[in-house]
Amino acid sequence: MSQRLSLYLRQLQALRDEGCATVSSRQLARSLDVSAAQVRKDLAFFGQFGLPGVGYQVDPLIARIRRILGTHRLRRAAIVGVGHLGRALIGYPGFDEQGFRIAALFDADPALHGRTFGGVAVRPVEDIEATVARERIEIAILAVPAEVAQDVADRVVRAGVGGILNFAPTRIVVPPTVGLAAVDLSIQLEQITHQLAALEADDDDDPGDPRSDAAP
Amino acid sequence: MSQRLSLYLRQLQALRDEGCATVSSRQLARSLDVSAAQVRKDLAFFGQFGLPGVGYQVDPLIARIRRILGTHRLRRAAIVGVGHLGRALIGYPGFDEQGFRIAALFDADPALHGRTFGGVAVRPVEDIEATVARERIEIAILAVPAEVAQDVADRVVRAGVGGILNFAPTRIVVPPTVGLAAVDLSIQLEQITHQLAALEADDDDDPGDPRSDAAP
DNA sequence: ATGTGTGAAAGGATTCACAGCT
DNA sequence: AGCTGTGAATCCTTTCACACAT
Repeated sequence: MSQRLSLYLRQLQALRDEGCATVSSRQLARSLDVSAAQVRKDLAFFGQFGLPGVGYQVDPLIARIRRILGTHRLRRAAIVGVGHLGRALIGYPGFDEQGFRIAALFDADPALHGRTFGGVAVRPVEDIEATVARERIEIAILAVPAEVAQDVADRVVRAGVGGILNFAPTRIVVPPTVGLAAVDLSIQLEQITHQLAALEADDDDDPGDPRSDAAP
Repeated sequence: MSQRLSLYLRQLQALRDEGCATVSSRQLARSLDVSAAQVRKDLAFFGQFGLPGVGYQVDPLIARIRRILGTHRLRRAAIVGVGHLGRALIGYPGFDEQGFRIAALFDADPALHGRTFGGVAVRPVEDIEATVARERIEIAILAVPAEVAQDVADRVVRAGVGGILNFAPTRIVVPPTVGLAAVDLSIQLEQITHQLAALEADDDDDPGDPRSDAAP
């Protein structure tokens, strides 16, 4: 459900930039694909916020959601792995906008040590413990090969980060006190081919098959 | 739910590589964080597959899931946008393994036209229609700036792709017949800070707050 | 009039528990 | 004995509908 909070936040920020001061649950629901009732239930869960007959005040609601999502203050993150993916993440515009600051970069390749990207110098992975403490890093973003992902995860956890965003195509395990999110590209692509396959099953009708996925 | 099918598939492939010929729902559930009953329900939905007293045969089950997910045959994909993110995706090892082939690259920057990455030449975006048809591209992966994402999406849809994987940090809309999946990095990061914020609320106990998220 | 907040109803998903097969 | 397939029960999420506030 907190995913929907992020969506609301984006929409509210867009509305604010257009100069809207208030918004109704119906407006907010339109264009996001959720119901107005859903919006009200979600927002009401954190306390009263709407004005009956008027709607929600955009600015206070943005502030409230950012507080709930924990982005009301700046969050310092490190990227481990400065290959193409790491460099793509450094330049990602959404981070700054949403209150994230890339404050450290790490890579195993000595050729990269000392080079800077986006004004941040690349350090060896051996420096993770010291740098995470000194720079007050709260989040580690793993853009490393699958083979070393668990090792790196263990290391950043020891160093004291509170959360990990994992891009390596492998499951990693962390203590329950550490937040974890993962982006698995193969799963996303299979989501799409799954839809393609369902359509194909409709086309070349094949009643001999035991049971079709798209049937019920 | 089809996300879980992808997870089962990964686990089954790992088991096969270890030489296992059969697997029980309990084994499969262990290490993935789902219940054994969940595994059985999911697999039974597509027909009978297990042998009571034995379990599931690994190889036939892999074949069956790949068919359901639509990766039983090779799927040809194009990447639009050959910046850092696009290049990271070209080298992503999971694509080959799971039956995807990057068969075309497009970019708006003329300086890139004709350069090859992973053996594939970069073409101008104006060539999308012709190339998608000629190369029988089924999936478009958008690694472009948010400002042009919708335009590019419209173009690849016109060109006839069946599905889109969107990395641009913006919602795009496509006809209902076109599959769509999106990777929004900010949402993933906010997922993590949300967990951080919940823990912080526990620490510095703040009973003055109307209602805490982590309370119930 | 217009729009929130919220119980009640509906709908899905997950787990339980066990009959039946090997 | 061991394990699947599946109805029943449970839990969680979403929608409905309306009293109430501005």
